[in-house]
Amino acid sequence: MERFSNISMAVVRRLPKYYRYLGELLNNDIKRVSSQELSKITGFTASQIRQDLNCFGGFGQQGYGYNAEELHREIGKILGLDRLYRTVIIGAGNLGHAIANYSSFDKSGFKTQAIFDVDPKIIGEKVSNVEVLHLDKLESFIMQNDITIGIICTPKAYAQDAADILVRGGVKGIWNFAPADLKVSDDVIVENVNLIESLFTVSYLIKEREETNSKKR
Amino acid sequence: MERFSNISMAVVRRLPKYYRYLGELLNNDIKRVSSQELSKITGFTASQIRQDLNCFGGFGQQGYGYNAEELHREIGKILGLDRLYRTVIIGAGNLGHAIANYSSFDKSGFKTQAIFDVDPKIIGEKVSNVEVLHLDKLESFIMQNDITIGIICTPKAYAQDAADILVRGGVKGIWNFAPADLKVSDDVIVENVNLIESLFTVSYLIKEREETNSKKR
DNA sequence: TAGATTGTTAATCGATTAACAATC
DNA sequence: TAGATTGTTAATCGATTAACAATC
Repeated sequence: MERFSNISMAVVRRLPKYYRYLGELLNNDIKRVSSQELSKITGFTASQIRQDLNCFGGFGQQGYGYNAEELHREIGKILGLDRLYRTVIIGAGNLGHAIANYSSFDKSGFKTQAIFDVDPKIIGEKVSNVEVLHLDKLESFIMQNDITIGIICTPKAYAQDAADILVRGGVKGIWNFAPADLKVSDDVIVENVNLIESLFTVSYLIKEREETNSKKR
Repeated sequence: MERFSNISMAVVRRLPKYYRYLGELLNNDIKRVSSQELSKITGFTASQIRQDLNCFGGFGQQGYGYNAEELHREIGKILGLDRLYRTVIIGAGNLGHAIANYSSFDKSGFKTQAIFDVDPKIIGEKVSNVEVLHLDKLESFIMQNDITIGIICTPKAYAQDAADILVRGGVKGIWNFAPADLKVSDDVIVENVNLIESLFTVSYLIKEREETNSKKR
């Protein structure tokens, strides 16, 4: 397409939010929305919303606003949600199970093809219709099944090994839940979800809130 | 303490990373570290690291650097990790299970006291030594057991109800895994973990990478 | 046409980086 | 003391907000 990749991550991270809010508008049969209305819903300023959208094209119409359905569809395309992604999950623990069972990923086009583990007790089992295979088979499975995304749900100590296999197999992106910094080749995307860091900010903010409160009195 | 709360979220979100990297240094018996060395490990600039740390106090020593153990301990205190947090999980689905079983939360002082659900089939069961109780009991449980943090692992449609009960019960923070914007009173912290938004940025970045590659050739 | 709202440029704000004096 | 590295101020960079002409 005609667009560039000098889009800042700040903008990129707002796109899924726009997509979600527009989906909600559509669920409520709202067909038309102005940046001001979107501002009220999302909490971003109208100015920022217009700036963000204009990174990708002029989706609006002066005097009218945006067609909610069209904008939703276009942002979906921008996010790459107009295709199908075959995924594998590494680690059949609780988190691996949770992700395999999470139907909204499936609905959005992210299809889990297999789960990999090393524990002989669970290999061969099925988790929400997806088979658990031995990690030994991961690399060839990726190549034979056109897997785009690997989801790492292993303990920290095994995360880099898992990433190495995923990269050798040729995935394009890794969604990493292990609290480790993966080293991968430049052409592979890594998105980290670090739950413990997220939880620590909760405790930080609770503490901070308490301190400012006790100061006021 | 003497510190203020005009710390930007950008800084706050780096603190858990510093904490983690310092923990790793200590595991490797490294007692002393300069901002330059930390820069190499973390990928942040040395200048930024010094700026960040100085928001909270002068933990270093000119000509020497930082004492890794002391800095680790101090950042732990800043994050509020020197106390114990009693938590409850709402939603005994896969994600609720995964979080109840995640031992690193426990190790860091976040202790799950009970899991709540409405499904009669699982009420009374135990998930990693924690009992599943009926949602009806949530509010009184929070008050009687000094619960600080509620963890919402319900489907989206029930998330706001769960949040309302948590707030009435008096929690100080909510860790929310449902893709919904919770409305809570100002004195309650909400930290959202939106998995679908995170996954969408993966597909965005994969697509963007492909486009820039195909342009180069 | 008059009113509304976008697309876009310019102004502001905040966060990051550079530089260096202070000092261990 | 000489060398190293912090703490901190100043400069730069990037992101957000404001403003308004373009136009539906």
